[in-house]
Amino acid sequence: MRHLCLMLKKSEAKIIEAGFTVFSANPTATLADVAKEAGVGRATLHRHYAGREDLMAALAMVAMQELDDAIEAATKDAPSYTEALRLSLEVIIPLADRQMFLANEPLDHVPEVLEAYTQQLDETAEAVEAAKEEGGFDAAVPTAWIVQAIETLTYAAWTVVRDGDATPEEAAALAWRTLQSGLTGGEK
Amino acid sequence: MRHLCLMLKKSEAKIIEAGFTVFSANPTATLADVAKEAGVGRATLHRHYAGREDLMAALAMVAMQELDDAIEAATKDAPSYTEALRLSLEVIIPLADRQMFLANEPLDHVPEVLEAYTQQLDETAEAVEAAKEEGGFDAAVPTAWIVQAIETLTYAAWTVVRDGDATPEEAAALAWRTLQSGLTGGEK
DNA sequence: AAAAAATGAGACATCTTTGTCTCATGTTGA
DNA sequence: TCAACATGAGACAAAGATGTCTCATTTTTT
Repeated sequence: MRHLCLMLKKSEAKIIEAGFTVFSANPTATLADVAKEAGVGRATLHRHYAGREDLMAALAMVAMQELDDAIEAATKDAPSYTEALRLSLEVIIPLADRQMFLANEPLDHVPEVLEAYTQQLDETAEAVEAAKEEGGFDAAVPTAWIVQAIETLTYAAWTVVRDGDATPEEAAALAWRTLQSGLTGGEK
Repeated sequence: MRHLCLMLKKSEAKIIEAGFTVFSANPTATLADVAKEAGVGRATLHRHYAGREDLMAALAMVAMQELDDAIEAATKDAPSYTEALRLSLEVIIPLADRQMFLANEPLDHVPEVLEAYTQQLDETAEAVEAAKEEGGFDAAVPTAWIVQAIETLTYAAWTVVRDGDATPEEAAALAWRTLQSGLTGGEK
């Protein structure tokens, strides 16, 4: 193996995938559980990832990369920042499975992850501010709130899909409507 | 102690309060941490709560009761269901500290807690449906989504308050506006 | 004051997870 | 084929959390 290789090795890929599967189902699962799901020995897991923290960090990096790629692809030809945000929302929901279990992990101490996460938030904030200029959002509403609302409504959408209360498309539409025009009905 | 007593004993109250404090800061804290914060011996904690699960369940019951009481008091004189939901949102945010760390606990196996939680959700759903009839929400939007949106926007509000990006009042207003009319601005 | 109950401190065994190491086996590339 | 490398299986020690128990002390009640 002398050529530059950005891909994961075969075992690493299996372990990462198993990590998503197992930790999604149970965030406190053991490394033995992950190794078993991956079909590799526990020692092999340790050879590639020094410990639980390392594995979690690797999962986080992969998940964020996937998200980045999906958003990049989906918004490539978006006619506006506002539309780009809507498209992002749509694309994120099916991928949210792979992110949600990471939310409650203490990854703050891994600089690499923290930096990538911060950058993701910054990019969202930038898109929101650009959308504000388009009239897509009220400039009087703090960007921090809009970003937070996007994040949590994405989570809400993922939840209702998971519970079988809506299809991904329906959930995305509901989340976007909530952001854009709220849930108010007509006067009675 | 022969008279009927619905209050917690002194030690129990200290332990419960310590539980909120410690687990809010670190959801994986140990029972020893809780006992220390409470200023009681670890054995005493075990005398009152058989184990971690028992303690968590007790915390959940207390938190839900607090929430119930606060909502009951706040919405007592509400002129409508819609307004009652808005007032609830306001009241919940400062209390959210005491709930959030419980969200990721596997409490599903404690029937008592599960029942109380289900009832809370049902009550919210009922209020939402009543608000729909008032025109407060669009009847075409699924109640399940509205309930989920209320929950997650409450979480969003709590988050921005925690991060110092807004006062509780501001956050509550933003969350309610998002629900009611969205975040759209005028055309440019 | 005397009895009863609750507590603190610590010892102890157990269990789980983690991380390391070794050795035999299998796989890959030259 | 041969050599380098990756793997699987298992043993092992260390660390942390939990739950139980005892005993002396304190607090409360009677």
